[in-house]
Amino acid sequence: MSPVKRLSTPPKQPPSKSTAAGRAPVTLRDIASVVGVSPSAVSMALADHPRIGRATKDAVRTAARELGYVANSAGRALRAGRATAVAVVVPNTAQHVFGHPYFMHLLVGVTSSANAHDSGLLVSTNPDQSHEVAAYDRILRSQTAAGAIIASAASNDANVSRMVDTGLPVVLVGRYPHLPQAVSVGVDDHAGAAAVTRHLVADHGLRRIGHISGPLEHQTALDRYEGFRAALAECAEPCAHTLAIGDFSEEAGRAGAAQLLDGMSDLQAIFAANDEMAYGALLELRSRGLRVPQDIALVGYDDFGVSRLTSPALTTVRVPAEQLGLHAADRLFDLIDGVAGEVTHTELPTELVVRESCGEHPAPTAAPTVTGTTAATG
Amino acid sequence: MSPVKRLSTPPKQPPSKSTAAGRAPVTLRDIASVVGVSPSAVSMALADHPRIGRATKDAVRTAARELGYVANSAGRALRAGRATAVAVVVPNTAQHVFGHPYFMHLLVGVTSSANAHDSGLLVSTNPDQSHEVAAYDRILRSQTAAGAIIASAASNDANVSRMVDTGLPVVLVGRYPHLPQAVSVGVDDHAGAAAVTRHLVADHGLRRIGHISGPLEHQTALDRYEGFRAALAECAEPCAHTLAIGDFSEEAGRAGAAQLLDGMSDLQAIFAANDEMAYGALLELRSRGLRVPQDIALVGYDDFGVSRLTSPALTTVRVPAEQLGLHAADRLFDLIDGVAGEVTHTELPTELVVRESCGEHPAPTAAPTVTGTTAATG
DNA sequence: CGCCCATGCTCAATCGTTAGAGCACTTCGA
DNA sequence: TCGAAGTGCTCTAACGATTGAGCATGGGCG
Repeated sequence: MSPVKRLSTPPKQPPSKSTAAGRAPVTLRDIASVVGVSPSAVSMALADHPRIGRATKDAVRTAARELGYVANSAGRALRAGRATAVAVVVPNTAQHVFGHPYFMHLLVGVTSSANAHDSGLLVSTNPDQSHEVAAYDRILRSQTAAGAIIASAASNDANVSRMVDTGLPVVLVGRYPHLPQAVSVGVDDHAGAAAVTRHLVADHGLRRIGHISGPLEHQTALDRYEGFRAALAECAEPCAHTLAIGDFSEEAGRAGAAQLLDGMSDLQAIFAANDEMAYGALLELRSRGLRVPQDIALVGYDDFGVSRLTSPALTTVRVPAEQLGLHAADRLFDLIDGVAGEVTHTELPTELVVRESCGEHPAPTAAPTVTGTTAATG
Repeated sequence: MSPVKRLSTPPKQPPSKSTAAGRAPVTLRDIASVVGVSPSAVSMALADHPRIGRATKDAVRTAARELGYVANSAGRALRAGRATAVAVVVPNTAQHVFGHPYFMHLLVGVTSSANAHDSGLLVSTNPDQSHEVAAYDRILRSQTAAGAIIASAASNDANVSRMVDTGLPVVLVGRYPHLPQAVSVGVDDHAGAAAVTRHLVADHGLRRIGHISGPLEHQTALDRYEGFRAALAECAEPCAHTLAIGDFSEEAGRAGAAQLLDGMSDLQAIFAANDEMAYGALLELRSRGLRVPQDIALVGYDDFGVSRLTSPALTTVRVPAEQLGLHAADRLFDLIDGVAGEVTHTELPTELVVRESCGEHPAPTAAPTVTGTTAATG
C-alpha cells in the first residue's frame, strides 16, 4: 500500500531476523539447533543441571536470550502435572456484599506477589448462582491453576469447603472459624471494631451508641459487631447500645440509621460496619437536620479511599486489603511449593484512622492506634 | 516389564469412589476405559464428530458427566497451539493515571464475556517499568493467552504498538488515532465533554468556564479538552474559558481549581476532566468559602459510583466502563475466532448525569442526553 | 593394561488432547 | 457376487518441556 514502510523494520514475514518480535514462538528445539545440541540438553542447561558443561550452558543461555525464548506454559504444565498460574476466585455473592474497591486492592496485592513468583494470575467470578458447576470449579479442575485464593462472602459457603476438600492448594481471605484446617489470611475485625468503639467511648465520652452491622451470617459482619459489644462491655460506666442489621450497601446504611434514630432517643453516635453504610447513614442524618459531628458522631470501617471525600471526612478503620492480597498469595505459593508451615490463619493489623466525623478528639493520642495479632497456630 | 498391560483399569491408586471430589484429575483415558472405547473416540464423541455413533456419544457424555471430566487445558492448549484464556493487560502507568474503579468495572465486563466464552481470564500488570521484559510480554509469548485486552494510559505507549505488531489478537481500550489498524473500543470523550459543557452553557447560561484537564499526552484527556472547546466554539455569545492541566488526581484537582480561580475573575463554572479532580476542586472551593452550586458550578466526568456521595452530588458524564470491558472482550473473541469484521474502532455512548452541582436546571430536559456514535470503519 | 568413575551429552518416554490415516464391518447397487 | 460407499471405531503421531536411563569419552588408579 504505502510506498515506504515503517523504517528499520524490514519485510516482516519472510527471511526474518532472529531477534524477537517475529511470528512463530521460539521453542527449545530452535535453541538446540542454533547451539548444536539436543533439546534435552537445552532444557537441562536452562534448569542449570549439574551434568551440563559450563560452555554449553553459556551458549544456550546466550542463544535463549537472543531468540527471546519464553517457555511454552502449556508444554511445561502438561509435563509437570500442574500449571504455574494461580487463580483468584470471587463468588458473585461476595462481589455484591463487599464493594469493588476491596477486590481491586486485593488484586493489586495478589498481582505483585504473582509477578514476583513469575506466575500468571487467573481471575474468576461466578457468572450466576444457577450454574451448578461454577466457573472456578472448571478452572481448577482443568488444571489451569496451581492453586487458588478465595475471597468469599458467606462464612458457611458450601463452595468454599468443597474447594478446600479437593486437595488443591487454597488460601482463604477472611476468617473461617469452622474451617480451622484451611489456610487463611484476614484482619482482626474484632479488634478493629473494638478500637473504633473505644474511640467513641473513651476519647469522646459517648455513651449511647448504635451499630449498623452487615448480614450476621458473614463472619466479617459478626466479628465487627462482637468487637463493638466487647468494647462496650469493658467500659466502666454503663453504655446503651442498639443494633440495626444492614447488608453493607449505602441504602442499608440509610435505613439502618433511620431505624437507630427512631429506636433510641438521644443517640450520640453511629458505628457503621463499613464506609458505604456510613455514607448512607450520613445522608439520613443530614436529611433529618442532624449535624455530624456536632449533633451526632459517625464512624465507618474499611477506608478504601473515599472516606476522606465526604464532608465531614469519615473516621474509620483501615483494612489493608492490598497487604491482604500480597500475604494470601505468598502463603499460596508456599503451599504450592510444599512449604507447609504451622500457621493456618494469619491476621494483619487494622488501623484506626481519625478524621472529622467525631469532632475534635480531646485526648491527644500519639501514634495511630494499630490493633491486631499476627499469627495463630492450628 | 509388567506381565499385564493396561487393559481396562487395573487397580489405579485408589479403588475408591468414581464421583468427582477425589484427588486424581479425570482424563480422556478414564472415560475411555469406563465406556470401553479408545481415548480418541472419547475426544471425538465430546466434540460431536459425525463419525461417532449416537450410542457411543451418549455413553461417553454420560460417563464424562458422572466422572466430572474437565478437559486439561494444558494438553488442549499444547495440541491446539494456542491457549483458551485471554489476558487483560494494565500497564502500571495506567493504574496510576486512572483510578481503581475504572479497572474494576472494566474487569467485571471482561469477566462476563470470558465466562460466556468458557474462557479463563489472565490479569497482568507491569511490576515496574525498569523491567526490560514486561510481565505481560512473557504471558503472551509463553502462549498462555490467546489474545489480550490492553488498557493503557499514554496514547504513544511504545509497548502498545509493539504488542499490536506481534500479530497476537489484541483489543485496545480507548482511542488510538495513530494506530488506525488496531482494533479498539472506547467512548466518545469528545462528545461527552461537549455535552456536559453545553449543559453549563446552554442550560445554565454560564459564560466564564474553567477546565481542569488530565495530562494532554493522554488521548482521553485531550479528547475531553477538545470536546470542551468545541462546545464553547459553537456557542452564539462569546464564552471565556481557561485551562489548568492536572493528572487526574484529587490533589491536582485542588491545585487546578486554585489556578483557575486566581487566573480568571468571576469564574462561573469548573469542568474537571474526571470526578476525582472534581472532588479536589470541591475542597478548594469550599476552603475559599465558595458555595457549590450557588456561587460556582462544578461538573466532573466518569461517574464511577462515588459522584453521588459528595455534597452536593456531582453532575458528571457516565462512562460505561463495564460495557467497555464486555465489548472489548467480545471483539477479542471475534479476532481469535478469525471473525474479521470491517470495524476497527467501536465507540460506546456516554451519558450526561445531571445531579446537584450546577443548581436547579431551568430547562426541563426530557430523557438523559446520550451522546456518541457507534462505529467507524478503518 | 584394564577397570572404575566422572563428565557431558543423547534417547526415548511421558504428560492429555486431537487430527488424520487406516481398518474392520455393513449395506447397497450393479 | 463383488466392488464401492458408508459407518464406526482404533492407531499413530504430533504439540513442547522434562527426566531417568543410557552411551560415549577420557582421566586416574591399581
